[in-house]
This record gives sequence, C-alpha cells and structure tokens, in this order.
Amino acid sequence: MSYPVFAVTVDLVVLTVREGGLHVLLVRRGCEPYLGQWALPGGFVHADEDLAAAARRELAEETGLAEPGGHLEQLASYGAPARDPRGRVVTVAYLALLPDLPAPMAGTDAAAAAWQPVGRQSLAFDHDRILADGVERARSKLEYTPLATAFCPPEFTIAALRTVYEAVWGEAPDPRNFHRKATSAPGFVEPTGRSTEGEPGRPAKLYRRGDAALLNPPILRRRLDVDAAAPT
Amino acid sequence: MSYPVFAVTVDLVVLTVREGGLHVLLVRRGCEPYLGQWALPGGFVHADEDLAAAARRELAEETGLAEPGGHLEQLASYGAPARDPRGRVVTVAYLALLPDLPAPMAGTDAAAAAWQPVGRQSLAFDHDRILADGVERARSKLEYTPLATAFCPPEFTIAALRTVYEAVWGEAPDPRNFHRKATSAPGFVEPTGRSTEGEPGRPAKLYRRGDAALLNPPILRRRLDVDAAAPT
DNA sequence: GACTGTTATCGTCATAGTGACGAGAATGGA
DNA sequence: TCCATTCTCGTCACTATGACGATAACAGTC
Repeated sequence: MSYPVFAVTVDLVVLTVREGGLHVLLVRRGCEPYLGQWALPGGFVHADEDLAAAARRELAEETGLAEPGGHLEQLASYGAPARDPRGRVVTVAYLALLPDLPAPMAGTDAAAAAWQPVGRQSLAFDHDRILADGVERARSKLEYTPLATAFCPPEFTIAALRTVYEAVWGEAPDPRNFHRKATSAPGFVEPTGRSTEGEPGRPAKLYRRGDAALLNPPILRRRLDVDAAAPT
Repeated sequence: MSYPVFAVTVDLVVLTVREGGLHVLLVRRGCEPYLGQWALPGGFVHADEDLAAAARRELAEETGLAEPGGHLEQLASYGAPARDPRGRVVTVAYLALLPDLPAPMAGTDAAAAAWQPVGRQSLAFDHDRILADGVERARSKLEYTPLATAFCPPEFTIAALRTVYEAVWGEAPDPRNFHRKATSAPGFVEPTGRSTEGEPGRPAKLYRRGDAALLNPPILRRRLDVDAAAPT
C-alpha cells in the first residue's frame, strides 16, 4: 500500500498568568522558514515517541523544568497542505497551563524565548489560529473544570484564583460571589488551614487544588451575546 | 533538517440515532492488518488534501451521499508508536453526527459496512478508545450546543429531539420540562407552522433547527457523581 | 494606642432557572 | 362514545445567581 509521506510536529500553546494578564510562551525562530519571527514552541515528533510524550518533552525543554506542574492536554491538529513551505507537515497542538515560573527559560532550539501578553500577535505558520484556539479552550474550560488551579502555585488564596479568572476572561467576577462559589463547589479547592502573612489587608486562608474533574455548579462568565462562538 | 516519516490517516466516528438507540458506523476490514475485524471507517490523507477535506471525502464515500448533512468536527489525534503494525501512523479522528439515513451505504474500500449499537465493541487498532472519546464528546456537546438537531431530519418534533437526548445519554429527560427548555432556549429550534398527521396521540408541531451556536441556558444531564469524567 | 486604608469573609434579598408533577388539548382506535 | 396516547401548558417548591451591605482582621501612620 502506498500513501503520502508526512512530517508530524507538536506545537505548544503555553499559557500563564503574570502581572494580572494572560501570557503565552513564544520563541523567536532561529532557522528557516520564518527566521526571526515569533512562533509557538514545538518540534518534530521522534521516531518512537508518543504524541503526548513529545509534547511533555518539548514543554520540559522550553521551560527548563523537568516537571513544571500545571496541566497539559491535546488541543487540536492542523494540516493544511501549504501550512509549512518545507513540505507536508501535520502539527498536533497541545495546550499547557502553568503557574507563573520564576525559573529561566532556556530554549535549546530557539534563539530566544519570552512570555508575551496574549493579544494581537503575528506569528509564523498558522500559529495565530492555533493560539486563538488555545485561548478559547482555556477560557471555556475555566467555566466547567477546576483548571484555574493549574495557573496557581500549590497553595493559593481565593483572591489569587480570582485573578486567574479575571486575567483569562478579561472580566472580573464579583469577589464576594466568587468566594462563595469557589468554596462551595465540591472538590474545587481544599483548605490547608494556613493563611497568608505580612500582606496588606485581612489575611487570606490558603487552599490547595481539590480532586474534582468537573466544576459543579460551573462558574460561568457573562455571555456577551446570544450567539457566541461555538467551542471546538 | 531530517525528521521521522509518518503516514497520516483520518478516522471517522459516525453516530446516528436509530430505533431509539445510539449507533455507530463500522466497516469490516478487507485487508491486513486486522483483516475481518470491525473498525472505524477512515483512510489515508491524500498528498494535497486538508485534514477536514479528507474527513469529508471519507464520510461521503462511506455513506454514499455527497452531502449527508448533519455535523462534522475534529475529535482528536492518536499517534502511539505501536498503534499500527505497518509503521508510524498518526490518525486524526473526526466526529460526525447524522440523521438516520435510509440510503444504502456502499463502502468502496471495505468488505462491509453496518450500523451497530454503541456498546462494548472490540475494534481494530485503538478504535475502541477513539469511539469512546467520540461518544463522550457527543454526550457532552448535547448539553451546551444545539447539536442534537444534527441527528434529526430537516423537520422534527420536540419528541423526536427528546429521543435523541434519551438515546445519546441513556437517560430520558422529563417530556414536559424538556419541551419547555427546548422551545425557550433562543435559537435552538424554530417553529415551521406545520404539524404531524396520522400518528397516534395529539399531533405535534414541527420545528427546524435554529441558528444558535450555543445553548443558553444549557440542557444538562443528571450528574451521576461529583467527580465525573472530564471532557477532552 | 487610635485611626485609616485595604482586603477577606459572611449575610441578605430579589430574581431566574430547575425538577417534579398536575391537568387540559387533540388525535386514533375500540 | 369511550379510552388510550401523546403533546402542550401551568403550578409550585427549591436552588442558584447577581448585586450589594456589613463585618473581620490585618498593616501602616500619626
């Protein structure tokens, strides 16, 4: 049986919340094509490697951490015939949500790597589209899953969790209602018994992520219009 | 730059509702490997073909219809190194939701094709997993999107729509509450003015699908447990 | 130490959505 | 005519929600 030959890559949409805003990890391309342009980190899948393993490997390489924590899931695949001038390349995009990393990012195969606020990037290949899909996935999953905790360190306050929603959605939930919903949704967060110290205002209780896979009831963002964009 | 060589296929999870139950379109394999076993329909992506175009082509081939209607979306990609004994094959799975087709299915590259009730299949490759993922995606999307109409013919009754939910979820919503929610969700269904005739019971009004992309408010299934399976 | 600003946490209240269910409407068949 | 069936509309108690007031518990300043 004969069939066309493809190359397969994984590309990563790595998101984090820094300084109250949603940021994405980008690399400046060090080789053709699109040399010098910003792009999503990624690379070819090895000969004997699973897709998820390739994504984890690339994530570790780009962040410089063996186990950066957070969350990693498959996003979607993109395979338009002309998306890569080198030939027929199908990419499997993964979405990673990480807490703000104080560690440096030492990319091995990129001239530079940097966190950039999510906005109107102009990236190489079809990475603008992939990034947009990843951001929309993240926005949507904050509603129905406890994934906001993936942006937080192991222990966090309800206010820190709220800033995640504010950064990802671009809209701030009411602090009092958010506190009620976050603490009442079973399995979302669990109290540690400790509290913050030395910060202005009343000390806040510290929580860690719970074990629920689904948020019930969900924490919904305001629907701007009746016919919003459909997920996936 | 050198990189490993892959083959890329598309596999289809084609679902429909027949006789009150959820059915999946399967083909009996006519060549090695897994000769004679049931599998999801699919095939190699052509040299100059987009992934979505390949999925549409395969769907048309398997159903024998140029435009079968319904709904088609990308599901996920699967690329474990040993998933295909012939070599390194990455498959991009697509999910199709179709109304019950009276037309025959004339598969070109399969010895036989058939609708089988979704249950405990034992399919070739990793198709059991792909099928399970597709069914879970369908179950989840019935809650938040008007995709149940993709299972229905152009004109349908609320009761027919309700049987879709019952078949996909395996649990029957209350007819009166479902009627209220289906008719009150903006853009879900639109009245045609016509009604059914000649069937037992009071005639039912006929509706067609609306233009909403999202169901607001959603139609939620009963959560069996607190920690249910997470979507995608 | 009292005061002030700040943030966290708890309560209240009107309103909308929900599940459970009753009841009438409109047909076909006995 | 009566009855079984199915569709359609209402009712009601309960829960979740958004909007907002009020109090708690700190750090800093005078």
